[in-house]
Amino acid sequence: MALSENFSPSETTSDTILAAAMRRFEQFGYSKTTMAEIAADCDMSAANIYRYFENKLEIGVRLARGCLAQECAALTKVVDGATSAAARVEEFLLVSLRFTYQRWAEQPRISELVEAIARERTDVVQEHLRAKNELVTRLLLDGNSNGEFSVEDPQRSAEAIMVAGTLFDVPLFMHLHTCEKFESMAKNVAGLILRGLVSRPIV
Amino acid sequence: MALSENFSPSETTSDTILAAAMRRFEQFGYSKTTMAEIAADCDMSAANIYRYFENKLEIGVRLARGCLAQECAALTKVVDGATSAAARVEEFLLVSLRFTYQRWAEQPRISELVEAIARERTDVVQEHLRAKNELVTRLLLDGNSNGEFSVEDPQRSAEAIMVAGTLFDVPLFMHLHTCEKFESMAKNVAGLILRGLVSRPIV
DNA sequence: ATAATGAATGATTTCTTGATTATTCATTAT
DNA sequence: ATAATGAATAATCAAGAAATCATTCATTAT
Repeated sequence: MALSENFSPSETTSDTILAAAMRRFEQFGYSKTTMAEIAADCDMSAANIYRYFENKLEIGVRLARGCLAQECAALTKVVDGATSAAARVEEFLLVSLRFTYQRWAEQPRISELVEAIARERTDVVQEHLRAKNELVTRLLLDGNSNGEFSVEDPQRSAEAIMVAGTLFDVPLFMHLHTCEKFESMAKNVAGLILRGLVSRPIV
Repeated sequence: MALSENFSPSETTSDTILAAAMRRFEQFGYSKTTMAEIAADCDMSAANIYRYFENKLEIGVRLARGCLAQECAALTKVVDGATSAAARVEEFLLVSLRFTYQRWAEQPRISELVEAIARERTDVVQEHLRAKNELVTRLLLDGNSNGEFSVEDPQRSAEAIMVAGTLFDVPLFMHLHTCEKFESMAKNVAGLILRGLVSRPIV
């Protein structure tokens, strides 16, 4: 056996399983795909999958985490962007929305997977929200240091921004409006958050 | 027959039915109470209820509307209150939250009813949101005229405020945090909305 | 040792069927 | 006319049986 092989557990095999599961989940949904089918796609027995994953839910969790990580990666780019902090706040809301909307519209089965996981494994969603919260905090700190913002408690404001963006994060709501309408709403919320209601002289 | 009686359909009878239905729905839930039971409570046959209501769902709709109207009444008092417009914006979010939370915590059956109605009769919820939106618009206009606010498009800002308060309006979310935590969040969102992120000199 | 399997088991889902229930209507009171 | 009813019907619900499925484990390959 070559040194490069034979990690434990085999990375290649578990990736094969994940890929097969993803294809099935995408096409038929989480609950309608069986371990036997995933196994058959990988030319192995169902029992063998358990050498690489604790159970079916754990496969779902891994794939859902991957999905949410994609969103976080895109949001990280937004936060670290070169535009004004204000523009990045708006963009943050818009990108969050687009991820939710597109998953809902184009990959309804995956959206269903994420929701199913969210129900049974609250920690997965909570971790995702925590990660997003951290990104917003970073964005606010950056806005503070370049003089655009003067946020007293970035942690607290970040949480408030996340709360204010709830409508854009929940697949369940996506049927209520068109994507365009949601984008318009997100822009308005961003404007509200940035400028505030209280009157003030022009700087 | 006296002139004072005999409207069509009899107002008293339909109110009796609504009251009986409310008692049943509160105790056993919408789906678990039968038309026969409601009728028995009113000393009439099930068939007779259909002289006063189109069907069971319509009874649910009427009761749900009543529930939501209570919230609107409370919010109207807030909007027409004597405090600063800023304080009223915060109070508006807090009162919305408390209605959602308390219904969820103390009248879970009624909360279930409202959710069931919301699923099958989107118009009921939409009308409620429209009514709240109008109240917020009124509040913003008032803030504008007393010099506290300088909102360019109150209609649009009102919608944005409603969107930002989504987390506080949906019973489904109530299990996520304690009421105290939600109140703290609502206050922070209000602060964010009022002051905004963008830095500015002290007026 | 590591990888993989088939057979066994308990849990879950699906299916079937009988019972309840919402709703209608022809008929009876007032 | 208006109010109310009991019987009829079609839709929905629920309990239990049958089948499928996730998971385990003793055993076999490499």
